[in-house]
Amino acid sequence: MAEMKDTKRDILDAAEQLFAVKGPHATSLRQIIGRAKVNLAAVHYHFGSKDSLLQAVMARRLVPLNAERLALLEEQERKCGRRVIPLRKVLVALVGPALRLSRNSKKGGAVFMQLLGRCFMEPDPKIQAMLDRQLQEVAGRFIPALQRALPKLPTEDFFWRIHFLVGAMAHTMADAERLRTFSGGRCDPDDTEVMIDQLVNFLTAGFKAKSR
Amino acid sequence: MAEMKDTKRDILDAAEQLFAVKGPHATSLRQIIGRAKVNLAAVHYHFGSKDSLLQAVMARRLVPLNAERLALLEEQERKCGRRVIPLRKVLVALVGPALRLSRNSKKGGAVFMQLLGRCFMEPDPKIQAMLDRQLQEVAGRFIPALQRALPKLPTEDFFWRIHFLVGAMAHTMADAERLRTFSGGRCDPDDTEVMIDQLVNFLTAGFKAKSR
DNA sequence: CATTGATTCAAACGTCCGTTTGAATCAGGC
DNA sequence: GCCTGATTCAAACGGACGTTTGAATCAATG
Repeated sequence: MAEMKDTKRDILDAAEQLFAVKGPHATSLRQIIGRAKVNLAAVHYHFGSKDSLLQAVMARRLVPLNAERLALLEEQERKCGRRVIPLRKVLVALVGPALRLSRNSKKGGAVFMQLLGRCFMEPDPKIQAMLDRQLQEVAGRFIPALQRALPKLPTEDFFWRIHFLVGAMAHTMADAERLRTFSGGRCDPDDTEVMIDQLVNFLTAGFKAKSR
Repeated sequence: MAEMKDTKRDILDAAEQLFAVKGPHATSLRQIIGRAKVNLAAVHYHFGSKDSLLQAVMARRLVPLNAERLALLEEQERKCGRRVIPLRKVLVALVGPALRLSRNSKKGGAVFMQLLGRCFMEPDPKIQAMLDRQLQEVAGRFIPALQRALPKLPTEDFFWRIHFLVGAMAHTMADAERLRTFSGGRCDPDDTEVMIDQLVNFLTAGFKAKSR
């Protein structure tokens, strides 16, 4: 990574910031190159197109993030041996790394989290396809783990609750800041560990609700 | 309402449809007037600007929707007299009318629901301000009711869970269709009553989780 | 029928967009 | 010093955008 040219990284940083705050669709290449202080053509020289730039922005952080998720899940599998991984542990492995990004990255972490949340909500089929591609492996490993942790839950209920999980997580990533003002300062979205606790707590209870 | 000119209503219908499917930002006035089969200038003649058009699209359905929510809440208050309204009843009054819009409106219902979910996720401050204005009264009445239904829940936890509720609800409104393919056809987002049940069920359990 | 105000229309406005081009600049190997 | 390939640059491309304009059309009134 250290050999990445300044121009390329400057573009990624500026694009990440602006995509996250204004949304990919509402951000122009000219705004990006203005912030990155590079030439307009540099974007197409290094990335090819605006779409590919977004893809690169996402992949830069999503690849290690998903690797961390899978590693945490495998660690739990090792710990539990033949036994089933408790629901809470699976959820922590899934949402923890994403929410924690806001702290442990020097910068850009909170910003990227917001972007990831936004991409979940973007109607643009190009963006959706990109996300699906990035999340395919994670979904393929976590869904069976979740299902094993909830053996008595009917499949239909299970998928509904996955859907609600995605909504709560995406909204929390995209707009945690809104909670500060909305709660009159009583909640602090910068305290990531509290955030993870609150979300996992809420989701665990939701998943364990008896079906009707 | 019956006296609304065809042109005005045609524009609202076309705009609602396109805003919902592609997102307000990615929809151009020229696409709207193409679908509505009216002249481009008619939009500015009747609505003034693209922003005002979106506002009008939202208000047309959001005003009666919010009125229904408040009416349902007041009905519960009457029924319960001095007692506290059960959590589940409050949640049904809040999310039921929104989710049910997809059925009981001749057309445009499901479409508008999707648009409402999208607007929740839109970064554009103009759209956010518009939503806040529309939802102020509803929030002011429902939050105290929720708080009364959860007297033992610490305020901080309470606001976190409201945040999760908004995320799950918005995602369900904006992208219920995704659940069909994702669940391999096992869930049917068109069955609104099941959808309401599933969501209320999940949220009720989440809200009642003991705090840590 | 003439007049008036409301509505529709085709055409254009200026601006910003993503992308392309071709020349200028820079680096390192011969 | 010169060549070569990689990078940067200013400038322009065609197209789409939201908005404005001014004339044409329509409906109703006196």
